Amino acid sequence: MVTIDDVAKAAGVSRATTSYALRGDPRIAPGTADKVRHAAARLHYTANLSARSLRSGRNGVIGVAIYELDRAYPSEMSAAMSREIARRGCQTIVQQTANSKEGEIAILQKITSQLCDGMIFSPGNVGDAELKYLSHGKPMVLLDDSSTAPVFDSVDTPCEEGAAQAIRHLAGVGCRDIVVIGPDYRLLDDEFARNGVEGRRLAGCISALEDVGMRVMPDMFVHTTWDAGSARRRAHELVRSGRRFDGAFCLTDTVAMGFIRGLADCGARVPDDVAVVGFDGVAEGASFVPSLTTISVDLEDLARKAIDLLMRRMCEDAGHPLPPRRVVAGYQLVERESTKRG
Amino acid sequence: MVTIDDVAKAAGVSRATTSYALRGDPRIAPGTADKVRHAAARLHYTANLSARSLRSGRNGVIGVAIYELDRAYPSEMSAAMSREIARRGCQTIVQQTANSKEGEIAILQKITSQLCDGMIFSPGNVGDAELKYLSHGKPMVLLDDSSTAPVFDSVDTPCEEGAAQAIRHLAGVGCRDIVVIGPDYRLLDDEFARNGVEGRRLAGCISALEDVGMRVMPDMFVHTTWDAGSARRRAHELVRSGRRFDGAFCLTDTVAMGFIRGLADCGARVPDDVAVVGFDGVAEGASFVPSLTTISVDLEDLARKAIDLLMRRMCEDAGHPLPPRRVVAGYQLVERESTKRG
DNA sequence: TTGAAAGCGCTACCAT
DNA sequence: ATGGTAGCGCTTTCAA
Repeated sequence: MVTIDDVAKAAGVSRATTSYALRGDPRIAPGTADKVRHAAARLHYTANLSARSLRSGRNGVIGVAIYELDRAYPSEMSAAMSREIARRGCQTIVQQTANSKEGEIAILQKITSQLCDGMIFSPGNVGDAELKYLSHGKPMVLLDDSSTAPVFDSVDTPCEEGAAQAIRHLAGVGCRDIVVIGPDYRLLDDEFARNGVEGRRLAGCISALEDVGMRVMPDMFVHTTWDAGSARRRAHELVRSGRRFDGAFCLTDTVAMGFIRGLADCGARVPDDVAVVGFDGVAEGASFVPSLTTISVDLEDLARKAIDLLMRRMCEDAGHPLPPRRVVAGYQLVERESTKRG
Repeated sequence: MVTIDDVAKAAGVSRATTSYALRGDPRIAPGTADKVRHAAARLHYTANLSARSLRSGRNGVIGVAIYELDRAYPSEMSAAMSREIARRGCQTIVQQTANSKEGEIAILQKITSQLCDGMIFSPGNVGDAELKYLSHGKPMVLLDDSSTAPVFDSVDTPCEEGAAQAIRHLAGVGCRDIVVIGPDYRLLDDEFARNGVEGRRLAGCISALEDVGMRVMPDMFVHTTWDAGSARRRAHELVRSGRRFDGAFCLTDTVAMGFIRGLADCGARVPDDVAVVGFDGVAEGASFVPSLTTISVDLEDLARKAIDLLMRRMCEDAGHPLPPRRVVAGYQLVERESTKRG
């Protein structure tokens, strides 16, 4: 293991000078700095991150803790974060929180907050107060925070607007009987859940349905977990039940593809019999048959905004903490075959 | 920040005793250990990983460095690794190597090897010799290593066997004109490339084609990058060229779905006109229309074998290194609609 | 069975 | 402009 002392010796300067030179401190003379850099390169020196971290409390690593790594949307999001962080000259480590026997709490406390200068976290069931001490005082930006009185910065997906636009689009292509696949209608009764992703998308639907003059009925909302298999079964049940519908807004793309697949199983054609819109804009929607119309979240924008918030927080004066800020990611309705009629 | 000294003071013992007690060292008396654990819990103490790592060189974290996080196969694989590692009581950090301006080398050297006790790495263009020093001497298991004279342990996807079975399956459902979408036929000339994933799958195809009595012709192999968009365009070109074919084996599921999508664009029906088999077994293949027949790699098995190799290496006696071992992951042909005829 | 103390590699303060 | 050095929090050797 080659240490900073080896480099210092090779360059004929002190350890302190080596440290400064390697980090580009301006007070080191250009000639000296060059000598040091050469020695470091020759010896293949890399600073020991643990030591640096222990000493200075910073190591240039940003953590992204995400629920599931094997679903399209979160993994595309992690990749976007990773790119954006690299653009700022930092490194990313990604953690999957779902599978740990100790859960997301342990991961945050034991790993993410320790190995990183800051983190992006998608909160599941941990409250703000708990997050505060799990974060070890390090900056954290949440994704789709449901808190009514936010403590952390957060970047949200454009739930209300996106859902509303999806409904208007369906109405626009002539749908008269719209169903919404995903949300539990009863969740509107719960103040906390109403603030979450599902609640906000549901709210967007309801307001848009009213806008386009459709009567909002509980049986328009078909509850399902957000995976393709469940959505597919819901489609089977819905068709078998005899309920008529000519448009479906699905709360995620994965749900939409499962639902379309289920309709195909029953011989219902998309878009001719039923027009379908998803939400997320995952890559696979483009090669699906039929290709999927979707509310496509601008992940580059989401990542940029999240990292902006995080960097701002990392630079803040500890004595004068900034109030928590909340921003919404951009999005775009991408029209494809699943709603293309006539 | 609560340190081990705070816990020691609270428990009324020394720092050393606290350290031993917290890690369950048997030489500490049960009563003392209990006292210490209580104090630690009361203070919400968590050991500082950087300090632990700096001092002992171990921290219970395993790194997974993967090329792209936003494609189905690598992200499902990372998730499987993450689960398997959790099962052994360790933590996982995942890194995407593709987007760093410094590249996979820098990531390995600067992050993965530093923050982890061991790593799983999917090598791109880095040679064994270079990997050796980038690994900081820490154990590393490669995924689909192409080396002719391996230096590291490696777990491989069942390329030859899987590809061969795919071809036999196509022949079995009556295909007489098979095309293979993905590989560059000329790559057989290159000894290194021949050892890679593409080369081995290609080799499997060729041997199976001969087995089933088909003449192997270069124009059966359609070169494409492994993404849905390119595969889709290849389908367009192939249909337009007038070449006849009634079966296609695609080197990955993503390629297969793009190719099927391209066939659909041209009005060719799957499986009636063309039967299609993919490779990987990604989740989305099940809800694709038509659902995708595929050589499904057993990711749980792959992860288990990889972590077994890594753990073995982490326990080895440094004086007597074990020779590199190479194992192959299990797989299964999953028959679905894309090859279901009659 | 427990405690004292050295030191992992680095950064940052202070001195020169 | 450069160097000496304390010390981040922990583990581990050695002594008691």
